[in-house]
Amino acid sequence: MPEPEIDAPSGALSRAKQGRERILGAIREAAIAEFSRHGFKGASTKAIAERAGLTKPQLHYYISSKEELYEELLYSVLNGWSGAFIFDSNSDDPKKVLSSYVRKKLDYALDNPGLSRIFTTEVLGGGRNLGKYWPVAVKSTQQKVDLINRWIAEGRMRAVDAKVLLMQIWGMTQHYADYGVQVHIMLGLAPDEPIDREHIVRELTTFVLLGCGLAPD
Amino acid sequence: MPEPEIDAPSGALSRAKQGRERILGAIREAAIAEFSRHGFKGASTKAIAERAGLTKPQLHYYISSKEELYEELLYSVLNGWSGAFIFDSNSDDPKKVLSSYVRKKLDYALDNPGLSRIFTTEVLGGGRNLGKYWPVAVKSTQQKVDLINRWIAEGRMRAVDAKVLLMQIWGMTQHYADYGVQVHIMLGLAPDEPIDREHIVRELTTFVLLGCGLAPD
Amino acid sequence: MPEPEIDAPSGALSRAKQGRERILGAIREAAIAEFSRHGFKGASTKAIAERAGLTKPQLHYYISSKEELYEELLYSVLNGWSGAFIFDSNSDDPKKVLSSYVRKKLDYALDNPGLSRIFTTEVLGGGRNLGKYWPVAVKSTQQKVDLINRWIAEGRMRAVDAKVLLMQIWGMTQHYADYGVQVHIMLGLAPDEPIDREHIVRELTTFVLLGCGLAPD
Amino acid sequence: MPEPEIDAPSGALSRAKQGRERILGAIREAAIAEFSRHGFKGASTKAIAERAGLTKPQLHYYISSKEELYEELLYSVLNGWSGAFIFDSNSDDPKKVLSSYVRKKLDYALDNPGLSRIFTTEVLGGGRNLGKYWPVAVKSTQQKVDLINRWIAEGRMRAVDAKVLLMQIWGMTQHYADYGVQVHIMLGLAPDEPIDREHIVRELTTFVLLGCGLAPD
DNA sequence: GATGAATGAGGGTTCATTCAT
DNA sequence: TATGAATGAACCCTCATTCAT
Repeated sequence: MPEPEIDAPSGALSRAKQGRERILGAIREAAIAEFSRHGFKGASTKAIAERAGLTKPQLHYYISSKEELYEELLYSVLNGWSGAFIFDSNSDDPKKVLSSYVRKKLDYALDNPGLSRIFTTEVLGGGRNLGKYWPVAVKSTQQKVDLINRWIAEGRMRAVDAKVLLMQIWGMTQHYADYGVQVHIMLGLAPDEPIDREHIVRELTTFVLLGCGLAPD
Repeated sequence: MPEPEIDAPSGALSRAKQGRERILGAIREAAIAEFSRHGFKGASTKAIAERAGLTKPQLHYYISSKEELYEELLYSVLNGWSGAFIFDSNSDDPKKVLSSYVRKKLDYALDNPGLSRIFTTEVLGGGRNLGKYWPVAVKSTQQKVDLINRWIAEGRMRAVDAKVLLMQIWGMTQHYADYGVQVHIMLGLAPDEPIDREHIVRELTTFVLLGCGLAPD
Repeated sequence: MPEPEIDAPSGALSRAKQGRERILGAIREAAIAEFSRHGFKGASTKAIAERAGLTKPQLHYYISSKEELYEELLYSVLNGWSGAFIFDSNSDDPKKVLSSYVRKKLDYALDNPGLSRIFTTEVLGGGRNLGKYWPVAVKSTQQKVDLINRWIAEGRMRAVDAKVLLMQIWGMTQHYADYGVQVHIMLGLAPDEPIDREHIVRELTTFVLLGCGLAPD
Repeated sequence: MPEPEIDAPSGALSRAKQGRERILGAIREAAIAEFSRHGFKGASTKAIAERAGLTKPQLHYYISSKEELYEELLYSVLNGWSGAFIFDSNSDDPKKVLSSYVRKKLDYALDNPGLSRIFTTEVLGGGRNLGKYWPVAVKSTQQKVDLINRWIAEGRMRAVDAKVLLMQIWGMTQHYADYGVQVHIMLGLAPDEPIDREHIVRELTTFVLLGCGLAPD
């Protein structure tokens, strides 16, 4: 049992609450690991419980159902994305905006591979839980499309199909989460060795900018 | 029901065999649908059987086990890929070779979205069945990398990281299989409406060639 | 397909009938092997069919049910026994009668180990199919007991408990069928190497006669 | 319900544990009953569960698999035997040693008929689980054989084939477990009426000693 | 006669969840 | 809170048998 920290900076949590938070965190991590590997149907609460160091009844003390746990994680991805994957509104420079977008999307994939993969399993499974998400995503995409189309109309970038461009960026960045195993093997890395993020970002950004007819720096 | 061919000396199947072939085909399709949606663990033989119009014991008359059925499909993807995703050896023109590669990779994803997704679920699940595949894939990739590097050394294309380039192509094309649902929604298509493949190919090829510092036609 | 023998001694069988007989023999052998190893419940018709070189539906063309096949074999043991294990009525010499009995009982076990074991599995399983057999066996035993008791009364052999004596002979001889595997290992024989029957008979007979207070030859 | 012992420092089981022990005992008994009747393949976990007063999933809460349960019981026989069936090393008197051996072997058969029968079903089935046991049994037998042969060389008993003698004792004693049903019927006993053990031991011992050329007391 | 196919029951096992304690 | 136990459904698969052909 860890010692209670005397002056917890972010508000004094009771020991019990700390324990509860820690356990909830362990459950979250375990659930991400299992759902991202096997999808909703294929994941088992037993495996989640064991990974979190709990018994199955203990797990059900903290969560109410497998489905709710899954949806919580799924919504957590969606919320993370809706916050992160917006075009930087402080700039109107295609190069800057696109570079920043690529970087943020890749960062999310590399920082949250498990959550990213859960979204992928959901889409693979038909996206039945995404009914409410699609309109949001479509709207958010449309805003980006409109901006890109304006840039194109203003002659500031090549006349690409904006939607296709966004999907290509999505595909390339998501790949580093979904296909992490393959990426590591192809790059000759050990399974837990981190990839050279800056290198990837550089390659990716240059590739995208050139693909858009923009001269990288 | 297919027309009986009058004098097909070797192709003539007895009606029984025709039935068997048809059922095996239905099982294959059903298995692809279920495995690609839910992965190996999440897919149920009951669902596969029902989708194929069979009862569960009937299914086991045609297959020997869930695992074998899955592995058969998985190996079918791997074999399909090892045949399809090679650089065209008849040409040494980067533009031609890369364009052709992109086209083939995309064609496979669009023509076999289910099989493609099965591979994705396998990778998501950790790739435990891919032990024998990785060396083949690595070797095949290395050959492509070597060729690209030669082109770069000869000043015939931009100095990209060849491995990263190949992964980006993989990510972009695989996206049309794995994220088919999202692609349709983003493009405003009905779920079973086919996408405009030629348009995608054009956009994608141009994007890739420009990204490689090559002038598209 | 074997040639039909020209002058079949026991009546000319049509080729079909010969085939039928041969198949029935194969089924019988296969059934003995499976039932003797696994008992009635544990034996599977699939294994019997395969061992006989048939498919399951083919098997059912020749037999009507697993149960009937089993009972047929079981009754075949019972009939064999009721014929074989009677005291030689041509003699009234304890030594001769007992020696002959031991020899016949052992011969049966060694010549029909499979059938012998089927009876053992039946007894182990509770003997539910032996309802009609017990009275016969009891009566047959009683006759032997009466004879032995007469011999004892006449002072021609030691005062043994005749029933126990008979059970001991049963146990010792049956052992060579039921525990065939162990017998081979203990005697250092290969699994299919025949045991030295004459040696066993000699040891066994001497042992029994001495145990009955009779001087062996 | 057993009385709670007041101060039993190490023997005090919580009520829960008592319940668990009781259930495990019931499972053991039920498994012995079913396996000894039908062998490994023929026994069903459903029957075991019902006999133990459990449902099938409940049973799996206490055991991990049918196979493991079976092997546990089988090894329990083997261990029991390796402990029990040794020649009394405190004596060098053939009569005493053999008598004691017969008695112990018979006692085990009568006290543990179910376990004894499980071994028999295993041998009947081919003894595939006994690979590790045979060497032990052979060695243990060889020690007995050596001793008997010494006795014979010293002229202290008749020149029997020691291995055959041991098999005969095995067969006669094992008979009371394997053929319990028949024994009861032959002796005119009700199915659950105990047999007169002392009588059997006396008959058996006298029989064996005389058979070995030794004068019983 | 013999084959592919079908069927309904049951095999052993694991599932997510709930209930006492 | 946390644990052992229970529950009913569902898991994958095999069973003995029957039915067309």
